[in-house]
Amino acid sequence: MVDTTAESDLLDLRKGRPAAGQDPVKRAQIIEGARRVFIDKGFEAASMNDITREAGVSKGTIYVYFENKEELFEALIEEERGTIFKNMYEVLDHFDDLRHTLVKFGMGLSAKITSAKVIQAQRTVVGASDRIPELGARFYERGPKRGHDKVMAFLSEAVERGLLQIDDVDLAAYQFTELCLAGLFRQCIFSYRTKAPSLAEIEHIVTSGVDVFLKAYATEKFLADERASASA
Amino acid sequence: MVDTTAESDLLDLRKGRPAAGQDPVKRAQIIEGARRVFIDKGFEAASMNDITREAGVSKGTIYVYFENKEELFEALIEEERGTIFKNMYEVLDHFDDLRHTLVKFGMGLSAKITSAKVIQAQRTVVGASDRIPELGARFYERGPKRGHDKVMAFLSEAVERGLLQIDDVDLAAYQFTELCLAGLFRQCIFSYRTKAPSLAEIEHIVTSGVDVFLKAYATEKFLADERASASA
Amino acid sequence: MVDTTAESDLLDLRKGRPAAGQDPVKRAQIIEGARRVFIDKGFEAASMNDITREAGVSKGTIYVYFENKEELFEALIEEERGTIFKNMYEVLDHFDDLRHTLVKFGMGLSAKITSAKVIQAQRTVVGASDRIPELGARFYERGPKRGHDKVMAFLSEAVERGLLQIDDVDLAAYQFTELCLAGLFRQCIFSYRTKAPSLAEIEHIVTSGVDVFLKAYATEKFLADERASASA
Amino acid sequence: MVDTTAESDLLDLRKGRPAAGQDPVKRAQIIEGARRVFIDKGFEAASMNDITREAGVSKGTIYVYFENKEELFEALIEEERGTIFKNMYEVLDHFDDLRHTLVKFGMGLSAKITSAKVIQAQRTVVGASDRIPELGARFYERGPKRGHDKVMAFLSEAVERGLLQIDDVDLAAYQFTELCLAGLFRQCIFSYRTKAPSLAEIEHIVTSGVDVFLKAYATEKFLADERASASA
DNA sequence: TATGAATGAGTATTCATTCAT
DNA sequence: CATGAATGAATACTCATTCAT
Repeated sequence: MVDTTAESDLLDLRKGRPAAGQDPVKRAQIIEGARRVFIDKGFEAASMNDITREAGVSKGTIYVYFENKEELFEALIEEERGTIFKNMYEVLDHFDDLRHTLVKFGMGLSAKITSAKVIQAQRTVVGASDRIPELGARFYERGPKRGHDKVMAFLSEAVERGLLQIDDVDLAAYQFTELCLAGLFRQCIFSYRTKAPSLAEIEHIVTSGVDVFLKAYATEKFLADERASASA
Repeated sequence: MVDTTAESDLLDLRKGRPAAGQDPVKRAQIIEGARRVFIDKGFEAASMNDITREAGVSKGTIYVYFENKEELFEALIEEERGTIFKNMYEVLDHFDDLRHTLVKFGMGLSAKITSAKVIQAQRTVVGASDRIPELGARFYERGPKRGHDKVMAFLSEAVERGLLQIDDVDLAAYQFTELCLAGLFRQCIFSYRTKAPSLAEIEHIVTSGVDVFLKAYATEKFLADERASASA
Repeated sequence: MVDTTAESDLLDLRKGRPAAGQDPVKRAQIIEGARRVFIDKGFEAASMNDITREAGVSKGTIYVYFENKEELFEALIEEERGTIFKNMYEVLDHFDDLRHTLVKFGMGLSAKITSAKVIQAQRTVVGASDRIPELGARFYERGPKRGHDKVMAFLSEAVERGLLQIDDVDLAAYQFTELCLAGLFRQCIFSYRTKAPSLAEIEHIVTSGVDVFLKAYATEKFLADERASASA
Repeated sequence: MVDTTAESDLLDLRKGRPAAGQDPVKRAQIIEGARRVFIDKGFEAASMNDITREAGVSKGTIYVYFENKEELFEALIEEERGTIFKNMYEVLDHFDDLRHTLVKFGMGLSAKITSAKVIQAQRTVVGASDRIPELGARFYERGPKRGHDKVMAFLSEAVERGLLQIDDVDLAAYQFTELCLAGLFRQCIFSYRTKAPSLAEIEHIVTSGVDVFLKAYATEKFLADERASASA
C-alpha cells in the first residue's frame, strides 16, 4: 500500500490535499503508531497521547481519521488480521499429495499463529475482549473462523474424493488445527514461551499431528495410494 | 487482648499480633475482594476503591499488604490457579477402562477450562501478560503445565501397561488435551462464544477426540481387550 | 460571471470583486448560518464548524470576515435586533381609540418578546453579557430602549391630546410595558415557561394591564369620550 | 468563614476528620471558589480547574463533594437563592398601613433583584438555562415564584379585609411586582445599566408603581381610611 | 496500626484558530 | 482569495497512591 502511494507521489497523481480523514499515507502512519503503542501496552494502558507521539500526528488529526480509541484499535486489528491470514490458505488448493498438503498448511498455520507479532496482537485482542466483546468476536470470526471454513472445505473435498472418511467435518477441522498447534498457542499466549517455536519444532509437531489425524480419518484407498507412491 | 498478651508484650511487642501486612486472615480477605472485582471487571477496569469496598478493608490497609495494584493482582492469580485446577486430575488414577477414563478426564478438563469464570480469569491474565509476562508464565506453569505433566504421567503408565504405543509422550499429551478442547478455547477466549459450551457438546467433542487419539495411539492389545469387554 | 466582468477583469482585476471581508452577500450568508446555529445552540455550544456547514462557506472565509467567534456573534446580534423589533411600533401611529391602540400594541409587544425565538436570542445575549457587557448594552439600547422611546412619544402625544394625565412619562412608559408582560418575561427567560404564552393569555394580561394603566393615568375627558362611544 | 476555621482549630472543636464530602467548611470553601468563578465567567466558560485554583482544594476533592460541574453550580445557586430572598417577605406580615407596606416591600424587592451581585447570579442562571433548562426553572420556582405566592397571599388578605378589589389576584401580583421593577430588571440583566439603581430612584419608581396599583385596585373603603388618617 | 480524605497527574475527546495548498 | 486539514491547548472527570489523623 505504501509502495503504491510512493509511486503515485513520484508521478504526482495526488493533486492538492486529500480530503479530511482520506489521506491513506497519514492513515497508515497513525495505524503504524497505534500498532506500536497498542501492541506494546495493551488496549487500556495505551494512551491516545502515546499514539499521538508515536505516530507523529496531532491529537485532532487522529480524531479526524478515527472516531475514537476503540475504532482506531479495531482498524488496527482489521489490518493486522488481513496481514496475518493472507496467503495462508493457498496451499489448500492442491490435492495431489494429501499428507504433504496438510503438513505444509499446518506448518504455515502454526508458524503464523505462534509468531511473536501475531501472539502479541492476539494477546491485545483478548485483553480488550473483556471490555469490548464484539471486538474479539469479530477478530475470531474474520480470522480463525474463516480459516476454519477453508479447512472444512478442503476436508470435505478430500472426503468426496474418497481420501478421508469423516462424520463430523466441522469437528475434524477443529481437531486438525489443534493437532497442528498442540499446546503452542496456550504456551505462547500466556507468555510461558517467550519466543516463537522453531521451524524444526513446528515440523515435528505438525508431522505428528497430521499422522494422528490421518490414522483416524484416512480411507483404505488413501493408504493404498500412499503405499503405492512410496514404493514407486 | 488475651491475658497472656500483656505479659508477652513486655517481652515482645509483636507477639500474637501480626506485623504490618502479616495477618493471613486480612490478607485472604483482601484477596477475596480483589478476586470478585478483578474477575468481574478485568485488571484495568477494576478500581482499588471497588476492591476496598468488596474486601471491607481500608485503602491504606491494602497498601500495607500489597505494594500496588499489580502486585495484588499477581497474588490473586497465584491463588486462583490452585483453585481452578484442583481435583481435576483425580480421575487419572484409574486404569481399568482407558477410553472411559480419558473421556471422563477430557470432559472435566474441557468443561473447567471453558467455564465462564475460568475464561474470564484467563482473559484477564492474558491481557495482563503483555505488561507482566512473568505473571502469565507462572499461571501457565503452575496451572496448564502441571495438568500436562499429569496427563503425560498417565499416558506413560498406559504405554508401560501396553495399552498405548507412543513415541513422543510429551507431544501426545498436548495432542490429547487439544483434541478435548477442539477449538473451544480460542472461541471462548476471543468472546466468539459468549457462553460456555453445553455438556452435550463437550461430550461430543471429547468422545470424538478420544476416538481420534486412540486410533492413533492404541495398541492391538488395547483394541482386543476393548472388543472382548464389549462382546461380554 | 456576468459578461461584463470578463471585460473589467482586463482593466482591473479587483473591480467588481470586493476586497477581503467586504462582500456583503457573503457576509450576510455567514451571518445567516451563524444565526441558525447560535440561536439553536447558544454561544458556547455553537461550534465554528457548525456555522461553516450551515453558512456554506469555509472556515478561513469566516475568519476573513470576522476576527473571531465573539465578533461574529456580536455582528449577528446587531442584525437580529433590527429584525425582532421591526414593524412593532406602527400601531402606535393611530390615536382614534387609545385603549384599543394600547391593547393592540401591548399584545404585539408581549407576543414578540415572549416568542420562543426571541427568548432564545435574549437568553444567549444575557449569557454572553457577562463576558461582553457592551453586547447586551447595545442590544438593549437599540432594541428595548428604542421601543421604550416610541412608547414615550406616544404617551406624550396622548397627554398633549388631553387623554392621559402623566407626571413622569418615562416611568409611565416602563410601567406600561411591564404591565403588558406581567411576569411573562422572567418566566420565559428562566425557562420556567418552556413554551410561549398563548394569544388568549396574552390578551387577558394585556387587557388587564391597559385597564390598570388607564385607571391610573386616564383623564376625565378620555373616560367621558369612552363612555360616549360605548353608548353609541 | 476562614476565620471560623482558625478559631475552631484553636478550640479544637472539630474532632477527627469529617467524612468524605461531609466537611461543611470545605464545602463552603468550594462553593465560595465556585461562586467567584461562575459569577465572573458564566457557567460554560468557568472551568473546573479555575474553581480548583480559586477554592484552594484539589480536583478530586471537588468531585467528592459534588457529582459534577452542573451539580456544583446548582448547589451554588441554591445557596445564592436562599441568601437573596431571605427576609424579603417579613414586611408583608403587617397590614396596618397598606400603601406603606407595599412601598416598603416593593423597595426591598426592587433593590434586591437589581443589586449587582444578584443580577450577575441571575445572568449566569439565564445563560446556563439554555443548556440546562431545569436549572433555570428550579431557580425561578424556588425564588421569584415563591415571592409571587407571598405577594398573592398578601393581596388576597387585603381583598378579604376590604382594602382591595381584585378579580385576578394572580395577575395583580405579577402587575405589582413589575410596577416595582418598571424596566429596571431588563436594563440590568442586559448590562444596559452597569450599576444598581440608587435608593432614590427605586423609591421614585416604587412609590409611583404602588400609586398606579392602588388607583386600579383600591376600594372606596381603603381610600376613605387613608384620607381619614391623612387628615389626622 | 488502620483509616479514608485528599491529591493531582492522568484520561479521552473537542474545537477555535492557523496556514499550506 | 478561498479552502479545509491539521493543530494542540483546553475540557470535565477518574483513580492509584499518600499521609494526617
